[in-house]
Amino acid sequence: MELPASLSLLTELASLSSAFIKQADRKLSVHGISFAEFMVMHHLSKAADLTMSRTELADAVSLSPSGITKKLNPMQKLHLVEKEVNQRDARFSLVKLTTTGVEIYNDALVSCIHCANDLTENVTGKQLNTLLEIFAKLK
Amino acid sequence: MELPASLSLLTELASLSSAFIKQADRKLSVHGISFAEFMVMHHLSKAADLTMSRTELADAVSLSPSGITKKLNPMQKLHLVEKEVNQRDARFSLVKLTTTGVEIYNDALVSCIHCANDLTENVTGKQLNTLLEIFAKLK
DNA sequence: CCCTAATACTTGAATAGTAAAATATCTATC
DNA sequence: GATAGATATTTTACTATTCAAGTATTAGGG
Repeated sequence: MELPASLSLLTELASLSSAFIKQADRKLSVHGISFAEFMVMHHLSKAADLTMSRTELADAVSLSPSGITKKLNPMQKLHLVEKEVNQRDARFSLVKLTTTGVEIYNDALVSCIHCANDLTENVTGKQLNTLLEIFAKLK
Repeated sequence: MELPASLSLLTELASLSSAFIKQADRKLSVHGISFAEFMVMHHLSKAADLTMSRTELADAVSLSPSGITKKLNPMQKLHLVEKEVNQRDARFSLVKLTTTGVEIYNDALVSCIHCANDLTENVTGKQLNTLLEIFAKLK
């Protein structure tokens, strides 16, 4: 019984990403953050004025509306991010990476890049770029 | 600030797989199973005599020892899988896909292949194989 | 044999996420 | 400008998962 390559892709993608995220979580634990928290800070760090709306951020990290609330609450308590209410419309709130957040992020970034390099040590730079190009079509 | 391709791979892999798994979960819900349960049955379906040890299975689906116990319990109650104790060593137990399990798996497989085809519709068969080849090096 | 240690699994407590209901705010129509 | 509906977020209840502690079984050395 020959299964299609598309199914193999789905199953391999799931198992690879699970393994990679666990590895990244271990490496990031010395900075006191999870990979999911790193991803939040990663997206904020690239945003203009280090600020994004909650819904943009939720989309970026694939979290539900309630999920982003629950993820950001402890990060606010640790002063990694801060909430700003939109003056025009008080329903919207914005999330900004704090100075502390930037510092922690930059430290964590070094670890995370190290981890990513380890995980991809068996593939060439060219293959990496090929992967990224094809990934872009899968969205 | 130029970030390395390896980091992009890690972040893209995480977000792609999250999106793909959510999509698969939606498609599989008509069969009453989650993608994680599908993966359990998928691995069992390929095993000799439809049987694997719990630890093999846990590794295959990236679950902790307690995780596999808690995932299999409800599947046993639904008679999708059954537990068999190893005669030589009562600590080990084996998990077997039941006849009912095979039926449900085969139905779910059709949906899952359909879903995988949809998700990969923008890439060619050749690109798919390239992806799988590079994935094999990432393990 | 018996006791210690190792191994496989399960249970309990805690964390992280979701969906759906509740809350708060804004928009638009009468 | 009151009010119905739309929108953004939070809370509540539930599911899924992990870690650490506990249980059961086997293996090995005295």
